Amino acid sequence: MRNIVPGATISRLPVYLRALGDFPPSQTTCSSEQLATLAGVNSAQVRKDLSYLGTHGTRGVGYDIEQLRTQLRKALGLERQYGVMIVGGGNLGSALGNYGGFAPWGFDVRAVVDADPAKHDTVIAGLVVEPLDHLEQIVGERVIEIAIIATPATAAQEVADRLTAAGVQSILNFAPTVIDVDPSVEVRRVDLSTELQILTYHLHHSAEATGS
Amino acid sequence: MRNIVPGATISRLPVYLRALGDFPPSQTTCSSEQLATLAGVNSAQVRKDLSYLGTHGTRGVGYDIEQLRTQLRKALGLERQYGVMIVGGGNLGSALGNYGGFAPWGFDVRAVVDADPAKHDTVIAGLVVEPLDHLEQIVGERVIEIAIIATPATAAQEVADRLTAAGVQSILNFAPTVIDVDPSVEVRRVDLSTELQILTYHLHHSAEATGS
DNA sequence: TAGATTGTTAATCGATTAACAATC
DNA sequence: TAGATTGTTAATCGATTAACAATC
Repeated sequence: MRNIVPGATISRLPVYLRALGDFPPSQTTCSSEQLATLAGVNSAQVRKDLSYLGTHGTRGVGYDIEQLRTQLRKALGLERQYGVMIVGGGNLGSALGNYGGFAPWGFDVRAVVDADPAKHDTVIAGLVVEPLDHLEQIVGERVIEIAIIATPATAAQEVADRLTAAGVQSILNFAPTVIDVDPSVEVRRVDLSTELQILTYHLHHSAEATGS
Repeated sequence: MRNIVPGATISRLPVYLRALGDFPPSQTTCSSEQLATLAGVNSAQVRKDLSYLGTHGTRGVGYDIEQLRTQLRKALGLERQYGVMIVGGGNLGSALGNYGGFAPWGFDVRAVVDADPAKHDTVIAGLVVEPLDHLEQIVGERVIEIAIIATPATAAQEVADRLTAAGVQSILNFAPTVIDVDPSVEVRRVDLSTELQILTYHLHHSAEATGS
């Protein structure tokens, strides 16, 4: 139904939702201009993005903050819990498991698995690290809908294959490689080195421009 | 000089560079089609992106892998080292400090600072965690050009202000908030919850579409 | 009514990609 | 020469934003 929401808009909805938290509790209403400032975008873009969710604002007044929060949560599917598995119990997997920012949005980390037997039975964020071999069983039994790949690049494709075969539809990939999966599976990639390299591009070229 | 390279192209250059590593050492040449497959993009896009760096390919043959690697490294400014500071010695800061993926690209983590005295003198990736108060001094003395903010959201803006005042031009922000800095400073934002929320949008709407 | 702000149009801008001449 | 593949054009597609009528 109305699946015409542009991808760029979808990726801004979480930013708006978070920005709503920046308003003081005393404020019940906000303008697109205010929200745009907090989200770091143009106010016309805020209005256009929100118009995809249906019309909520009041002309001359703005948007009701509490109502807008509810609408955004509904649009993003955040009105229920999601089972999450972290694949890879190294530094990154451990940090993600202990990251406090997931739980408030309903992301429930239900398992951490790792291929290395030396890691098994260690504890990350209150969860015993389990063997990678148990992946399929865990996905089925604990209703894992989202998997986070925090393995070395060499393991990522095989892990992705096993996850999708087990029925996982959403993958957040931190391994520095592009994984190839069925188009029906949604994959998002976060590459830490890539982010730094984009920064160096700009450093390098602004230094060049100023003659340094 | 020729600063007409589109932002979308810049953000794909690191992906191409990494993908080159996937070719077997015996292969000396690659086509735009092969590189596109490894990078997960269209081959016309590869050719167009690479054309911004000047012309390197040979018609009928493809691109010389070693030469292309050198060109990409040069374009991204990866022919030298960069001093990096991590602000925030919690789980995420610790994981980033220990992340082995930075060093091979010339990113040299030279300091980890934290506001919490309880963290001081603990060791992360061989570096003693230092007081946040020393930030300005460290930036100057150790030539910090890139800062990674891994603090709580509440501290991020003040940290960003101090970093930019100290002369840092590039910031990678992991705090779940939008920071406001001088336009001359390059900021990239990685928000882990946002990534998961974009996944749930698609989960939610594909479930709706199939009637579940 | 006067002021404010939305929702939406239409213009602009930028990015993607099919297609193909050039050429190895 | 025949086959392959680039570099680039031009068409298409999609996203951003200025502007303003609608309306609270």
